[in-house]
Amino acid sequence: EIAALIGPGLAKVALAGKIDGKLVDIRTVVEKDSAIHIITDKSPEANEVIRHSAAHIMAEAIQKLWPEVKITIGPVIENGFFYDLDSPRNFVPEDLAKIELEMKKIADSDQEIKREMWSVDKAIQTFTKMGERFKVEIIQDLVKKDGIKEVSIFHQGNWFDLCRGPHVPRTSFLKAFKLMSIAGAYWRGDEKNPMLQRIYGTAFASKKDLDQYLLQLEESKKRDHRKLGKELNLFMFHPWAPASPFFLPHGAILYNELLKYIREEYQVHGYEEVITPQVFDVELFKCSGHYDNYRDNMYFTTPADEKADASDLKGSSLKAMNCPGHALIFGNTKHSYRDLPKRLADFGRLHRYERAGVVHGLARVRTFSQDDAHIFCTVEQIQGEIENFMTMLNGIYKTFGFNDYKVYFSTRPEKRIGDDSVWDKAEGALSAALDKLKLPFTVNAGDGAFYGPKLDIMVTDAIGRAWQLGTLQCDFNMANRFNLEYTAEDNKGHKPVVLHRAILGSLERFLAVLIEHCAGVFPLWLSPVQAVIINISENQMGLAKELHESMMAAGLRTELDIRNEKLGFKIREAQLKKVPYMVILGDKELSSRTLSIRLKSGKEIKDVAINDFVKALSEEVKTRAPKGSYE
RNA sequence: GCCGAUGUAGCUCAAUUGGUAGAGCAACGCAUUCGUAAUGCGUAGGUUACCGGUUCAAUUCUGGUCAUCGGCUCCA
Repeated sequence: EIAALIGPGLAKVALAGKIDGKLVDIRTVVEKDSAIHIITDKSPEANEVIRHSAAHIMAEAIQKLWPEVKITIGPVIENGFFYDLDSPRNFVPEDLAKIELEMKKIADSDQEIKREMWSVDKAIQTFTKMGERFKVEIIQDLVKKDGIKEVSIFHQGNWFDLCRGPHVPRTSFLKAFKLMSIAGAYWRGDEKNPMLQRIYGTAFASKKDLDQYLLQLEESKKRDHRKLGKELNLFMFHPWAPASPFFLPHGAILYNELLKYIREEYQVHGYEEVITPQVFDVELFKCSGHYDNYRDNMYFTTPADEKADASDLKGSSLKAMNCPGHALIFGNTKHSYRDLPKRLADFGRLHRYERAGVVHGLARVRTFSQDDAHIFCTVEQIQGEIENFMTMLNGIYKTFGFNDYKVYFSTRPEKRIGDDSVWDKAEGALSAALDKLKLPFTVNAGDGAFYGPKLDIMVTDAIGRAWQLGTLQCDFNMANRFNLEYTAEDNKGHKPVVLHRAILGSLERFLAVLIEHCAGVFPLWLSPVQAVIINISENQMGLAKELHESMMAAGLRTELDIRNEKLGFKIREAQLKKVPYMVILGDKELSSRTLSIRLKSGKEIKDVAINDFVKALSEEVKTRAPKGSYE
């Protein structure tokens, strides 16, 4: 009605509304003076409403096709929606097309979507009669939790569902939707509950938006680090070491360049690198508390003459984290307050037993190393350390072209060690530091590590996806566990705070993100092959070899392609390998002793003096330039 | 771990209702010495992931194992 007052055209396209910033159904009655927005298919909020309605229409379509299917919940998610279904029959991919067709019929029938308020009793009775036991459970929980007396029910034709809304006014508002996939999901996300079948779909205000989204999915697929890793010979896997990457020569170059870079940054920011053992007596992890809290993810070895007792293992364990080892280093000597903060860095290899279903390319593996460091400091120093950390992080992310990141602050979880007073102190120090730095952040209540609150840094990649990379975790418990102390001005022993921090996170995972971020086109300093020298005929063989030698001497990773192949063929191969620079040598170059450079982009640069070229590339590598010298 | 799917040459993929596997690229050989994304011809390459079952006969049907993929749960 309000939209109609503004204009009949607006009333026609109105999908939903916003009252004082809250998304509401178009049928909501405005009860007091409020700021009203009319949501149309042009509004950014439109997709949310459309997807929610699409979920309902999908559920109706499914129940039309298979009446025995019971429905549970069907929310909107970031890029679409899903509905969780309790079905005796397993859905197969071919069903998706069938369901879509049925959905189209419902959309085309242009039914009005109506909202009704039912008493709790009526709702429970109705859904019980229908055998929709999950709906009944939801309502009963709502009553228990919020003490509600009424629930809202949305109708389209004869079909209806318990739902908070909002929804589009008519089914014909759904013009662009697609069902994406079938998956399993636990009822209420709890693995002890029965497994339901989930159908994912997406919907947009227009066909154009949907197509664009599908195109972006294709683009993500092309960038998949597992695919690129194979194509570019970066890494491989083998069934005899599941979820454990083998870095091939070119992948190892990437890995080592990352290490080199981080080591340089450590130098600048006052870190000291240490090297610690791989295998420890289980006692270490009993002492740190990991044995009690993290045992399921750890690898244990038991001496052959001892029988393993699952409840109290003896013997050794592969390290799954560096911190306990660093605690031993810190505890090995006396420390003055003047020596703090003490920053110990470690690229030690870690082994974590990840469950079979969770591993994913390089992003989630069973053996990896981190750009891990532990800072032993006083409570007063926390703030300065966070500043130091954020400065370092900002510089490093910029180098990789991650210019956009967000900070999340996670507070005490349910399962934790340490007194609440200790937690108050830790959380207070972190949020004070963030405020001082004027860093905007989001609070994730209850998401902290068991030993302390933490900051997580999420970066956005080139195609807009978010990844968690950096982390800084405050730990007031480790000093107690290992009885760590420093001597303060009062000549008494005090417990240091320990900050666990990483900027790249796991190097393996970071490589996965980086590969997808740059689609396999690395900046020169990371490129496994930085330049390839291509001769046109045997004539230029001498110059080619000479140039190759001087480039290698300048520290540039250069390949010499003097195979008896056509120029076009060699260029194509270099192009597919994403080599940044191709140096083409023909008779012209031979007589002038200059170079013809071809960039990945296809751009050709003629008459380049050899010295200038080598200098330009060396400089580009040295500065870790994100852009090429000739672009 | 749970739900579902997949596994054929180094890679990307074929193989009608069960009748013991084929192509392109890569590799190798020969010819070709070529100007900015594929020169031509030829050769070789397979216990169809692995272990069982059904059958005269299994890549195909079936049971199990392993791995991978899409999700869920988990992620110090």
